[in-house]
Amino acid sequence: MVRMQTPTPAPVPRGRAASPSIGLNAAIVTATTEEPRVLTIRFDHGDGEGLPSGPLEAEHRTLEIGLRAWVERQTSQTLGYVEQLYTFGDRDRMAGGDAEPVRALTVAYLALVREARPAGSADAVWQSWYRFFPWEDWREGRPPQLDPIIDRLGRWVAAAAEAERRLRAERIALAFAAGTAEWNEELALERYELLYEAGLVAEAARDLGHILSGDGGASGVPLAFDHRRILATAIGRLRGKIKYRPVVFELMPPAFTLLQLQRTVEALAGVRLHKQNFRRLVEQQGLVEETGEISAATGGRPARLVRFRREVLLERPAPGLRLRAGRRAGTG
Amino acid sequence: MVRMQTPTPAPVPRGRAASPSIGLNAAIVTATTEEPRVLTIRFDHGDGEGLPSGPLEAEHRTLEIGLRAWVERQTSQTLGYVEQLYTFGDRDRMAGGDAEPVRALTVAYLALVREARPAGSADAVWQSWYRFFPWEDWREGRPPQLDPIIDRLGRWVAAAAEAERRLRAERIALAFAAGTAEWNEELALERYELLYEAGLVAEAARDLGHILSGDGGASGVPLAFDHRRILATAIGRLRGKIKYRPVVFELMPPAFTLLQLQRTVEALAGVRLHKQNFRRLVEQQGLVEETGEISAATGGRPARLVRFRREVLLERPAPGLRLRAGRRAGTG
DNA sequence: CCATAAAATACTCAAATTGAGTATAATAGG
DNA sequence: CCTATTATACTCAATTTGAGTATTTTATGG
Repeated sequence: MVRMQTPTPAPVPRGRAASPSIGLNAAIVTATTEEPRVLTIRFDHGDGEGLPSGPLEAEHRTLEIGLRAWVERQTSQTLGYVEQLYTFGDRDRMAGGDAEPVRALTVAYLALVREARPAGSADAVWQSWYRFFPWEDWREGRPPQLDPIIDRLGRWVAAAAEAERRLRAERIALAFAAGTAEWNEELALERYELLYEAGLVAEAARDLGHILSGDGGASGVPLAFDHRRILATAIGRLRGKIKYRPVVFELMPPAFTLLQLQRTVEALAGVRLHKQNFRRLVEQQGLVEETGEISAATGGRPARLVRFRREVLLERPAPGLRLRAGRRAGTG
Repeated sequence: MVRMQTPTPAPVPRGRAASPSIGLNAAIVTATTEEPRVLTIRFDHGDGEGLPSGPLEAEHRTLEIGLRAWVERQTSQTLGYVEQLYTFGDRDRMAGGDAEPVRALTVAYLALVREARPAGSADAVWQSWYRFFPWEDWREGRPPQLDPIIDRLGRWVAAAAEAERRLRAERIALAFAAGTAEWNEELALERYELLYEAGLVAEAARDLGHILSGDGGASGVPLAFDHRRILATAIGRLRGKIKYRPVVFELMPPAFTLLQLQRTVEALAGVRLHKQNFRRLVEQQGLVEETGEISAATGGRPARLVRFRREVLLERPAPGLRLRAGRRAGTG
C-alpha cells in the first residue's frame, strides 16, 4: 500500500478537535451449499447480534492490515479478498440516552473467505444473509415477505404530502420492482434505507426509542448499531462487482463444476440464471479452464471440473459475469 | 485492488488505542470549455500544491456535512454531487525524519460543482486535471508523453526477476494498452500506481527522499502528500460512474446542446466518441428533454437546447452513458 | 436390462444492440 | 452563391443477447 503522508495541516482554526474512536467493521462473506453466508457475533451481554468489529490499533500500518489482523485473530479465518466499503462517521452514533455525543468513526469492509470454518469463538456463527434480508431472495420467485412490506410502504407513501408522496412512490417502484421496473438485485442498500426511513425495520424504531410492531418476520432479523446497513452495502456492492470482476472465484473451491459456479452466483445475486447462457458467458470470457478431472456425479451426467483461469485478470480489464436473470428457473 | 508497497515498513511496537487526527480531503471537479478541472491549493509555505482539505470538526453530524461545511466556507463553492472515495489510514504517514509515527486518517471525497467560481482564496486555482495526468488525455489520439513512460516502464520490467517480470509486463500491458489491450480510461488509478511503484512520478522519489530525474514533463505535475493518488482515484471513479449514472449533468448548465454534453463527457473520459451514436444513446435512454429553445449558433447549424430529464432517475436503475470510444475523432 | 430422472453439453435462431457510416439540413462568412 | 461547420436523420452489417430445442451421459428403481 502506498506510504501515506500527513493530511494537509489544517489551515482552519480548530473549533473543537474531534478525537474520535476508530472502529473497523467487516461483513465477512462465504457461500456454502447454495447459501450466501455472513459471520455474525452473538453478544453475550444481551440478546443482539452484530458484525465482527474491532478497534484500529496503533501497531497496524494500514487499515486493511489492522482489519486482517484482528479478524484472523478473533475468528481464525484467513481473509481472501478484502474491499473497503464505506466510512461512517455519524456523531451521536452511539445513541441511547443523554450521553455526550461521541463520534464513532467506523471503516466498514467487505471480506470474502473460501470456506466457513466453525468460527473461532462460540459466539460467532455463519448465517445465510437472507435471514436479515428475506425480501432479497428471488431464487424461488418473488418472496412472499414482500407483500406485507409493499403494503406498509404504501401506507408510508400515503402519509406524506403531495410532492414527497410522489417521490416516495417512485423510489419504491424502482427499488422494489413495484411498478413497471424489473427487480434489480443491486439495490439492496436502497431498499434497506427505504425500509429504515419508513420505520419498517426494527433498527428504525430502536434508534427512536420505540418498539417495532410485529410484521410476522417479513422485515428480517435486526443487527446491532448500523450493522445491517453495512451488510446491505456489502450485498449491493458484491452483487454489482461480480458483473465486472471475477470475485466469485474467491468463494469457490480450487476445482468446481459450472453448475456449482452458477449456484454460487445465484446465491449471491438472489436470482436464477439461464443455464446455457451462463455457460456460454463463462466460457466465452475465458474465466475458467479445464482441470481434466470429472466430478463425482452430482445426480446426473458427470460434469467437467474446471478451475479459475487467473490469467484473465491480466488480459481483460473487466472480466465478470454480467448476468441477466433468466425468466424461468433453470430452463433447459 | 492493486496496492503500492510502503517503502519503509517500520514495525513499531506501540501500545494501544490509536487516537488519530481525522482529515477530510476533496477532489472538487468541474468542467469548462472542454476541460475537466480540479481545484488545487498553492501552499504559501513552499512550492507545492495539493487538494483542499480540512479537519473533521465535532459539530458536524456526519462526515459529508463536515466536508461540505469547510469546502463551502473555504472555497465559496456550493457542492452538488458528493461521493466518498476512500479512507486512507496509514501510520507513518507523517514522513520526514524520526518523528513519532502518528496515524493520520483521511477520508477522501469526490465532489462535482457546476461552475468554477474564481475560487475563494487566491491560492485556490482551477486546473485541467490532465496537467497532473498528461498520459490520460487521448482526445487528440495517443498522447506523445506515453512514449518515454512506456520506455521507462520497460526498463522497470527488465529490472525484475523472472516471475515478477512477467507480472509487471502484463499489468503494464493491461493498464497502458501496450500489448493487444485497448485503452481503458477507467484504469487511471492503476496507471498512477504502476508509475509510483516504478518510481516514475515525483512523489515516489520524494517519499524515498530522492529527486526524480527529469523526464521532460511526461510524468505530470506532482501534488503534495498522496493527493495525486486521490485525484487518480477520483478520475477513475468518475469515468466509471458516468457509464451507469447520470452524473455528468451535475457539471452541465441548466440547458445545453448535445454536442456540449458530448464534449464534457469526452473531457472527463479523455477519449473521443462517435457523435451520431452518442446522440442515439442519449435520446434512447431518455436522459434529456427539449427545452424548446435553440442555441445561438455554435458555428454551424443551430442546435436544440435540451435539459436533463430528472425523471430518469426514478425510472431506471442505471441510466448512464455506456460510452464506447469512436475509432476516429468526430466522424460524421 | 430397460425406462426414467437428472444433469451436462451442443446447437439454433430471432431480436436487440452496437459500430461505423452516408445523406441531408441549416446556419454564418465571404 | 459557394464553402465551412455543425446538426440531425437514416442505413446497414456485425455482434451480442435471450430463450429455446436437441442430444448425451450418468445413476436408479423396477
